[in-house]
Amino acid sequence: MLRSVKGLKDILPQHASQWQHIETVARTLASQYGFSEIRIPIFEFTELYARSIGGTTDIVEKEMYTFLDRDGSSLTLRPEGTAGVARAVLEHKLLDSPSTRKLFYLGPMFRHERPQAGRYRQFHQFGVEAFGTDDPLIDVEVITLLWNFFSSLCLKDLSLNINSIGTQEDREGYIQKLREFLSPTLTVLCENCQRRYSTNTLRILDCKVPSCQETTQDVPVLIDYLSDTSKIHFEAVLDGLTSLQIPYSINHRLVRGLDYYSRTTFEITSPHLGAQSTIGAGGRYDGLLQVLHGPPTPAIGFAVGLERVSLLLAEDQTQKKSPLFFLAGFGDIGKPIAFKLLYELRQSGIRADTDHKARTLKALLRSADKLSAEYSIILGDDEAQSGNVIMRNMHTKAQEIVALNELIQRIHKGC
RNA sequence: GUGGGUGUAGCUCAGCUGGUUAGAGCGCCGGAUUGUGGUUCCGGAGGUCGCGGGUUCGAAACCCGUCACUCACCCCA
Repeated sequence: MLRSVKGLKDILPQHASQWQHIETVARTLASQYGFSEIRIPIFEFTELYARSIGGTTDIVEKEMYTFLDRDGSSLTLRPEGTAGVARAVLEHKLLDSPSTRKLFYLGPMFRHERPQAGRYRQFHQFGVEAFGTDDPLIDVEVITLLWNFFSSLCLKDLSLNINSIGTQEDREGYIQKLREFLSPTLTVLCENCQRRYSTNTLRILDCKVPSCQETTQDVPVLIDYLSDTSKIHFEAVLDGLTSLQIPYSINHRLVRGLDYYSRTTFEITSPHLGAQSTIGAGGRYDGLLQVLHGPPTPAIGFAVGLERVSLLLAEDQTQKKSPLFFLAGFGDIGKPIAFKLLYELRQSGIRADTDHKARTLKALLRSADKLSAEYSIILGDDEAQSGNVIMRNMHTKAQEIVALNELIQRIHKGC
């Protein structure tokens, strides 16, 4: 049997309405907060991601779906949304108008990782990006939108973690201190952390190995090494969240993995997801547009993993549909007339269906039941000959003979 | 890329230390009702026991390999 590609998942009919619901909430809320939708391509020149995400990150080093175009240029399926949006913003000069500085997107991303609970090779993200200001209140706006997105979906037991990783310069000073602190304990750290010491020192902070957490317990705190501007900014963000009563906890060990992050970083986690507990995360990326040869432009955004959201959502989010009329047509004369009637019902805006596989009236009604039809329209040879149909209420079992040519009118009048 | 767990019917699973025609529940189809669903009763269809090799008189079961799924590490949403 032919199967789907490893790590890719079908969204089957029974879950489609749940996805529609998630997407509707995302669009509605983003729009309420003044964000406009942007739809960008799902692949770009590889260079875009290599430059913005950072050449030494895992995403770029080993997780990208990269392929050569026919002219030899290297293309990559988007592993995340921010880089593409930033590129589009520069390419179309969207920074000039306040109406296009706040953008949101919704769509699939691709990363070649080993699949696991809440992690797929094609996954979907909802994300927002706000360009052009480093006013701490925009940070608050973005975080609030993220928080309210989850509240609107009625997700429980979430926690918002927040930190500031400062500017590039702030960080350099801190990393030096961190290395000094850790160097005598280097041999006690786990293998991963020994490697991180030189390549990605900050990551040692959120190592899961208990012995590492113990050794790094009294490590210097990043916030103490922030410049005054960074510190004031961070405090203003926290004040803003407090004034809106958004519950947060400061997590000194929260460091984001992508190179472009600076200052404010945050993530929202759920305890019900196994190892992949982060359902939404983001931060400020004030340096990114310059890296892409744009003007110096502060910016902040977040991304939400929609598969993870979907896992947390209660089943059966089915929205109400209009009543279904089931055409039970049978017999040589009845079936073709019923088929024509089916078409006419649909033309007049009525939700109607039949089951061509069912031959007998019994089988037809059984199908009507499986489809949860409100009414069955019974049309056999007898009815065909007299120009009538039997309209059966599937809940009350009440039946009524209706003239064929009056049926649609009758339905529209209400049953 | 590394490690653990699991592969038996469409789905969820049972199958004792190897033993003869491989089972259940749900679902599906049909009958009881010559043209009336959901409940009930009766019947039926559906399986290369993931795949390949080995041990054995005999393998779904034991061994080796392989593939798939899954969880975790790494990393991330």
